[in-house]
Amino acid sequence: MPQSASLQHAAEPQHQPEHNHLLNALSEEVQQRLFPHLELVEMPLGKVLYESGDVLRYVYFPTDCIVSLLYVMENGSSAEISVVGFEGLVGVALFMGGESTTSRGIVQSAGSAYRLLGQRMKDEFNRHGELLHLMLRYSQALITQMAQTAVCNRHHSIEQQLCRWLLLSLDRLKNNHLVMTQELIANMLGVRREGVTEAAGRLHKKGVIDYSRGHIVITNRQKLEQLSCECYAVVKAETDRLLPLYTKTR
Amino acid sequence: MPQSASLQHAAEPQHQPEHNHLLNALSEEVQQRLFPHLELVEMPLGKVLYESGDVLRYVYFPTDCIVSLLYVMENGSSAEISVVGFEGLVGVALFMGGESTTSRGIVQSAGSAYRLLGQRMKDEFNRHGELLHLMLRYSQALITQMAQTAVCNRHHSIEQQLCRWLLLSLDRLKNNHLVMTQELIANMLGVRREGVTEAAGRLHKKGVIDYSRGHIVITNRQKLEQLSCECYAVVKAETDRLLPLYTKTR
DNA sequence: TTAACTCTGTGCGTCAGCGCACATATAGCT
DNA sequence: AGCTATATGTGCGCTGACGCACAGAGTTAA
Repeated sequence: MPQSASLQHAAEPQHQPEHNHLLNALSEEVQQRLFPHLELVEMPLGKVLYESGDVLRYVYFPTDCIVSLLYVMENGSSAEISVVGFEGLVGVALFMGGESTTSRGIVQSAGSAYRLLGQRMKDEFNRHGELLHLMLRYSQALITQMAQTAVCNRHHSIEQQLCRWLLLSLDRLKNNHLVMTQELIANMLGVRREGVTEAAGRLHKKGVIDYSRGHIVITNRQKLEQLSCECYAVVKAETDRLLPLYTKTR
Repeated sequence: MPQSASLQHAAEPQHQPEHNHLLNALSEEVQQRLFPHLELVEMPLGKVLYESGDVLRYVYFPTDCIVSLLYVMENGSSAEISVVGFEGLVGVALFMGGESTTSRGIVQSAGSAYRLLGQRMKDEFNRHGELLHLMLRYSQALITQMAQTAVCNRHHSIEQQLCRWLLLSLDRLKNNHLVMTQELIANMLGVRREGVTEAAGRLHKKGVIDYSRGHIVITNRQKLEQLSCECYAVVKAETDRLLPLYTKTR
C-alpha cells in the first residue's frame, strides 16, 4: 500500500579515522601513536564482529556503519541492547577487563570502520591518559542507552519503539535513508515482523516515512521525534552531555 | 489465601568494610589508604541516594542493604535497571566521568553501607592502580545486568521476572527472608501490583514462596531457579566470572 | 515470460497484562 | 476492642502484541 517516494541514496564513504568521533576527540599526540595501527575494514550488513562469550581480538571504531549489540536468547529470539555508530566504539569489554560480553556485535547498517588490535588498545588505555577518560565517558553513554532500552521495552508500544529506533539509526547516518527490512528491525526490537509492518504502515499514513522492500526514508524527522517516547531524547541528551566532542571542536 | 509460614527474620548487621566484596578485594595498601575515610551510614528502606541528574557526592558500598537503580519516567511509572548489594557499589557515574546518571538510586532493602566522598574515590581511582581495574570489572558486571534487564523486559512473563528479581535479591541477603510489599516489587518490575499478586499467588501454590503483608520467604530456592528465565543465570554467571573475588580469597 | 524468492499486507483467534473497582484481611494504634 | 492504615485478593472489560496462515507485490534469475 505505501508508495515508495524518492528512494535515492548515495553518501560518500567516510575513510578517515577522524570520522569516528572518539578518534577525532583524541589529542594529536595520542592520534599519532594510535593511528598507524588502525586498519580500515569493510563492514557488510549482517557481519558478526563477535559472538556472546568470544574473546575480543579487536575494538572497532565505526565511521559510517552502524553496529548493534544484540542479545540472543536460548530459544533464538533476540533483543537489541544498544547501538553504536561513528560516535562510539565496539568492544568496551576489552578495556573493562572482561574481554568478552554476553551479547553479539552485528553490523546493522553497512559501511566501514577502523579496527585496532586489542592489545594496542589496552596499551594506550593503560597509559592512563586521555584515552582512558574518553573511554569511560563513552561507556557511561552506552550504559545510559542500555538502561533506556530496558525502560522502553517495558513501557512503550511498538510504534514508539520503532520511532526511537529510527531516530537512533538516523543520527548515525549521513542521510535520511536506511537499508533495512522490517524483518531485521523486528529482530532488533525483539518483536514480531507483523508488528513492525503495522507500525510502519501507521507512520507512513502519518507522513513520517516512506518505505519499500528493505529501504526506508524518513520524510518528517520532527514528527518522528514527536511520535517517539521520551527514551530517544533522554539518550540523546545524555550522550551529548557526556561527549560534547561530537561537534568537531579541535 | 496464602498462609504465612514461619516468618522469622534476624541476621546480624554487617558492620565491617570487608563485608562489601569490592572493598574486601582491595589490597591492604589500598585499604589502609581508603578505609579511614569510609563512613558507615544507615540505609533505611526507601531512602533516595540520588535523583536523576544529581551530581553524586558519595559512592556507597553496601554491606547488608540492597539498592535499586530505578528509572522514573515522565509520567511517574518506573522500571528497575539494576540492583546493587554487597557485591558492588552505587555511583559508578562518579568515576566514569559523568558525575550524574539518568536513574535514581533508592534503597530497596534496609541495612547499612559505607560511603566515601566522591573526591576521595576519584583520587584513588586516578592513581590508576588496582581500584581502577576493580571498578571497571564491576562496571562491566553492572552493564551485563542492565542488558539482561532489557532482554527480560522484552520477552518474559511477570512470573519469570518475579523469580529473577527474587533471586537477585536473595543473593544479596544473608537469609531467605525479604521485607518487601508487592506494591514495591511492582514498581521495580514496572508492572501492575495486581500482576505481582497473581504471580506471587502462583509461586505460593507451587510451594516456592510464603508471604504475608510485606514479608516474603523463599522456601524452595531450587524450584525458584527452575521457574526463572535464563536471565538470572546469565547475570549470575557473568558476575561470578568478572568478580571471582566473591569468595573472600585474600 | 515464467518461475522462484523475498518482502510486505492482512485477517484471524488467543492471551498476557492493563486499568479500574471493590472486597477482604492483617498490623498497628488509641 | 475498635478503628484505620495498609496489604492483598478478585473480577471484568479492554487492548496490544502474539502465533499462524496466507495473499499480494516487487525483485531476480533462468
